[in-house]
Amino acid sequence: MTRTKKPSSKKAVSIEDVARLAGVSITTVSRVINKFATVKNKHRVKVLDAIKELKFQPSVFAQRLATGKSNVIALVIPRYEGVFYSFYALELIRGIGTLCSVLKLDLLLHLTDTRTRLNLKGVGGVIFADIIGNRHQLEDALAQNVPCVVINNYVEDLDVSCIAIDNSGGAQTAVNYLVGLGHKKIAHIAGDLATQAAAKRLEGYKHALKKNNIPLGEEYVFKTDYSRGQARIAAENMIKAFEPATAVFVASDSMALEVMTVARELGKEIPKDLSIIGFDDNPSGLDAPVALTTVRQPLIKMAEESVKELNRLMIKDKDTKIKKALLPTELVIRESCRPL
Amino acid sequence: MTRTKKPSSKKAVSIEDVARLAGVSITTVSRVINKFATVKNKHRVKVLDAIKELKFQPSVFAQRLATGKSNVIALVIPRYEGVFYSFYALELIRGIGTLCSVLKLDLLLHLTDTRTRLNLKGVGGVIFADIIGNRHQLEDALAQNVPCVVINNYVEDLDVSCIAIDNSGGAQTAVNYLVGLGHKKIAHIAGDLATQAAAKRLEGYKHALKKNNIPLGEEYVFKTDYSRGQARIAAENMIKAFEPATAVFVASDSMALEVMTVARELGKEIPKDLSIIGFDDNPSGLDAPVALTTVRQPLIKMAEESVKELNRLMIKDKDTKIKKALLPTELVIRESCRPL
DNA sequence: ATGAAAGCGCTAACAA
DNA sequence: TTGTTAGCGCTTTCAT
Repeated sequence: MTRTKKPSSKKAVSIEDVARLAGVSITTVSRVINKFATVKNKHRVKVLDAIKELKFQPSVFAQRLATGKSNVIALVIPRYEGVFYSFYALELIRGIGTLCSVLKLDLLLHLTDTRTRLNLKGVGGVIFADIIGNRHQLEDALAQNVPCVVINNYVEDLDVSCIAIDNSGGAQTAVNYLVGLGHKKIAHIAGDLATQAAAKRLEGYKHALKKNNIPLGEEYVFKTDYSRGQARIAAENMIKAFEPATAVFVASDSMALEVMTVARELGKEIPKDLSIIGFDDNPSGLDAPVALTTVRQPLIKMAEESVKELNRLMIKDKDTKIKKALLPTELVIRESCRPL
Repeated sequence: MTRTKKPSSKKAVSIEDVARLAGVSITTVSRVINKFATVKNKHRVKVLDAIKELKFQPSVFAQRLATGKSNVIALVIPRYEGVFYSFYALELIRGIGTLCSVLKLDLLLHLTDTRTRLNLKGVGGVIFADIIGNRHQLEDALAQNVPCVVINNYVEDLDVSCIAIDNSGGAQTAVNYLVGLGHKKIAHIAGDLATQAAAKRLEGYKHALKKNNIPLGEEYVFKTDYSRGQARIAAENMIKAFEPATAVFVASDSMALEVMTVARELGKEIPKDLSIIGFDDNPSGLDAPVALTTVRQPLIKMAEESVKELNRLMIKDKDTKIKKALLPTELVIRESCRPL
């Protein structure tokens, strides 16, 4: 005997019930479900009717068992502390989640501390939202031959698809813009250099200065962990410095906003006494007393691209080439910078 | 013939391989996997060794197909616009995600516009992160007999478990505190009244005023959509009013911070000229020039409770009673309020 | 304490 | 164009 109907549980309409009601074989029903073109219209209609009448929904488990394919993708987010992260992370989740529902992919969320091993059974592909201290998880997944895409981190030395932002380029754009405005003393408030994004922004900043023949010492660079608290300290130090900067490129909008607040507290007028440019295009930059000029990063686009790429990798049988993309940023000029 | 090994795909070790290597039947292997006590130790060891050697991981799909049970839970988040939401949503996701990995539950993310029908096939339970215009989705899930838990919304009229915050109580605490400080003219900047949280906070505000015999007209209530932009407008109107309030209870920390900024721009000193109390205990309240006094809501606790409750509902076979919880808030006194 | 065998609900090769 | 049938990998009777 098999576990017949436990009276209490919902009795799960199966493909067989549909077949019986429609008067065809289960294969035909399967074909209709999977939109095979070869089914006669008369039958298709019958089947569709039966499905509707029985409210039949195919069992994903049976489907996956039979096909050996899984349309589940895991989104791995390293458990990284810091509020700043919330805007970023949620935008990504939103973008990925939306596209997943379009592509009929199931989105499994893995908030992971960086040490535990990922459990990938039943997962058809993985998106890594950045790599911060969890590189081994990526390597592990790759070793298990699971299709992977890395977001927000251009991984050079691994054979894996990645969709990242051109952080260095964006930083250069920002600095060039400031230089074009006539600024010479341009400070940088950096983010957490453990993240590639922050490191690249710093790199871009330095590169642009060099290109423009502006020699500036390390005393113009302030390191933070991306928090507003550290931004505040950095801003105070920066403003009270011996030869204070006339402009500052801040690694995130949320910190830039804090810098603006501090500057105003210290009696500086923005942008008259200090030009500020951020990075992210966080909407709250618009709410500031002086609208924040910033470098927009295409978060949603990055999210969507990653899903598309992963989907591609999952469908084509491994043999496909991987793709490494660097998405361009865009300068958003508002009111927090002025010509010198 | 069957789809034998496609040479390119990973050849998935199956329970059969383990059985063969261990020299026992599949059944015995299954027993070991499921920790049946009846397996002779000698065999158990053999099986365990074989599992390790082959790196065998049971197919979740086969398991679920065979048992009819699913340990997948869906987290449904209505696609609600507003940046304010990011802190809240991400905290919840974080809390839920963490507990899910502890309880070995798979977390499926459903970012949903409020109109589409939820696809619940293969889902063992659902957590609704608030109900904002998507009540029918909840009713639908309930009708399908899927265990549900609602977060952040005390649903009175539906037979469903919910874990919410005592928003009204928290608001009363805030107002009582202000009253205790000697304030009489206490304004309220409300959030989006389409959310239960905002509505309850307004309700609590009014209730506390009445209890304290402080009659205050509607001109002391400012309605917003939770955005900083609208908070700014509200704050300006409030400060420029005929008989301006000496204290204000703001429905969210992020808005309270904006109010603080505006007040300072308008030359007000905090808390000397205006006492401000927020709601949420958003960490950025600590970064403000004047640390924000606020009402802490136990987001993580709410998240964790919801998972536990859902897990309970999923294990016990339906017959269990549902649970409706209202989690208490906590007043966090910092520096943005002063005695009058 | 162990194993044989019958499903779970579906897909896909093959034959018709 | 359709149906028959053999699995997918596991759990669970039932018999031993």
